[in-house]
Amino acid sequence: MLNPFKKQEHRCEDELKEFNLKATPARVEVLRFFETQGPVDAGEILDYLKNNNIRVDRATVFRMMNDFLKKGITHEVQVKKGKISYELNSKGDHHHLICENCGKVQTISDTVIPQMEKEIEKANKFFVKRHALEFFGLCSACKK
Amino acid sequence: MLNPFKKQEHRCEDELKEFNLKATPARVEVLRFFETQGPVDAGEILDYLKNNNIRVDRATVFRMMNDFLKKGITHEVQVKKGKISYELNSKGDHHHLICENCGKVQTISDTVIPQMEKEIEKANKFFVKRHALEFFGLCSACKK
DNA sequence: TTATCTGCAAACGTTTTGCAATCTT
DNA sequence: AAGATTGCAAAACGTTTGCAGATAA
Repeated sequence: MLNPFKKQEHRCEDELKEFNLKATPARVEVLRFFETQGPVDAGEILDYLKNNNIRVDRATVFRMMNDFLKKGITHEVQVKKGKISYELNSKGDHHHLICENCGKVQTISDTVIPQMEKEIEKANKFFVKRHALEFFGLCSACKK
Repeated sequence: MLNPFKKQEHRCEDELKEFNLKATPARVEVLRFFETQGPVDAGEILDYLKNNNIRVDRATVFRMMNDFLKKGITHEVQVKKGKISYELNSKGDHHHLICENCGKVQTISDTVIPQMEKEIEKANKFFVKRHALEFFGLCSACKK
């Protein structure tokens, strides 16, 4: 019987190869991490790798993120002041609910914005490539 | 007859006084600048002041922006990677069209998002305080 | 006059870079 | 073996801070 853990690892390795990126342990592990996470920043990636006994330098994380960005694997999100967070592209269209108190980020799906983009292209003579919609406020726990 | 230039300057000075902020030349001039601009970053504010023969330190610009933010005069926008832009609150609800080629920022008005916020508050048990919606793409000039 | 505001210089946190050593293929 | 990738240390950026002197009210 197949080990599901192994199976998933192989998927990540294959994905990297498809993008002409060598499947280093750190890259495989980070891809795995992304599958279970919303936007994460360099520090959080670093912590995750440390907890999984993969030792990498900060610079490597940033280089990895820039490579993933170039290849279209991830995109950047600004949900924290002064630092960039990263998120898988394959997660589909959604928006973020960011708690200003505890920092928690929820995601919601949406159908309104794609429609809006069409209107923008007509009315504003602007070609929309991507969008970012963030709602800042208080999550249910912090509201109390 | 009143000098319209002077008149406007007085409006800015009065606004500052209402917020318990001293009407220094730099602050008055920056408020004036904001009235004619979309989101601008610290460097652009500094350049504008220099062109108007008002000499200030970078630190002063950042302190000014933090004061304006605290007083509710301006808010922060993330339209450029890695740096904060600032914009007047009094401009009403709108979104940004950011050209990834030339950096130009247009604004568009909207009615959809406020409706969306109501739905979010119900469905997600999340209290929305503010939102940020940015569209990235190519402006009409750069599209060609 | 007094509290606010400023310049300066130093510090901070995030991100980038050059280079030599190390890995993946 | 060859080229891609990495660690390390240093630098580049944007932003913040402490303090002493300057300014608006």
